[in-house]
Amino acid sequence: MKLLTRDTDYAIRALSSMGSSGELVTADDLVKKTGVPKPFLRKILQILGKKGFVKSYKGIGGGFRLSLPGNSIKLVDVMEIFQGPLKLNECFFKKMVCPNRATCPLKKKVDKIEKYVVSQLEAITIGSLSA
Amino acid sequence: MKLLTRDTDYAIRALSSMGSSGELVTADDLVKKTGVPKPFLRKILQILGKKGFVKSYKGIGGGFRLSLPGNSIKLVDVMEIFQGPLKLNECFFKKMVCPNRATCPLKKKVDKIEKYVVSQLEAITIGSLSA
DNA sequence: CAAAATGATACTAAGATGGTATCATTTAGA
DNA sequence: TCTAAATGATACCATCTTAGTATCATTTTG
Repeated sequence: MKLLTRDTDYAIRALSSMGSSGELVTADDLVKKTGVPKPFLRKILQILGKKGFVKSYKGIGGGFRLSLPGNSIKLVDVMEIFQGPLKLNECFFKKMVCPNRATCPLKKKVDKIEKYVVSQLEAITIGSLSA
Repeated sequence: MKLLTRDTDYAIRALSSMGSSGELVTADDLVKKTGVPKPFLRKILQILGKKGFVKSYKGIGGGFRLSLPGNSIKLVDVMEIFQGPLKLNECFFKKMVCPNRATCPLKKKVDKIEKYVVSQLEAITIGSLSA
């Protein structure tokens, strides 16, 4: 099981490669820094732009820049964009109910695990990865 | 993100539907109890048989039975059969390395999360779901 | 106006997931 | 011994997700 898809992975690489210097970085620069295939990276950058994580500038001399300080971009928010909300217990014992209970006893346990995972991921920021 | 695939889900339903009474249960019985499509359930039962979780008996009056007490069948072992080993950090920042470090700072954090998740899953047994 | 950059959007290949279908084998019992 | 009821083995298939490509439009600077 993967915690992060490749989209997310690439997005994180891109975001942390932008740094907090405030300089513009082009997609080509980011391709060199991250090793991500260009068309795919461009698509990811466009999504990050729409979601407000980066600000983009067209034309010669243009590029991308973080629109927030790296320390205020949470990993879990980036994940959510590309993977949807973290729901570990999705689909579990769906319509069926456990044989001996009205509510699934496993759900509670999985919920507890999920809460922990989310809380840990909340604490990870882009900034904390490049510091 | 799903913690468990449908295979695993169905396998757990089947195992916990067998109970610990020691009686034989046929695939047809389990279909009724679990709502899983029969051919798929049969495939899953065969895998559980090969892996030693259930013992099977052919012919009229045959069926399946847990080969271990429910309390000694761990959820994480069932997961491993159908989903492979739990590796949350698989593929993460694969060949690439984070810009400012030789080792990926995220890997450590994900490893920590993974350890917790595994430890929690280790504690969940089939028996604990139907008790 | 041209070149360099991003924006928008449609398309595609491969693998994983969630099944189905078929035939072989074993066993109990009339 | 024949038959029905059960599992064993195996091959096949449809859909969805993932990971990516391709193309053209738009904006901006010089």
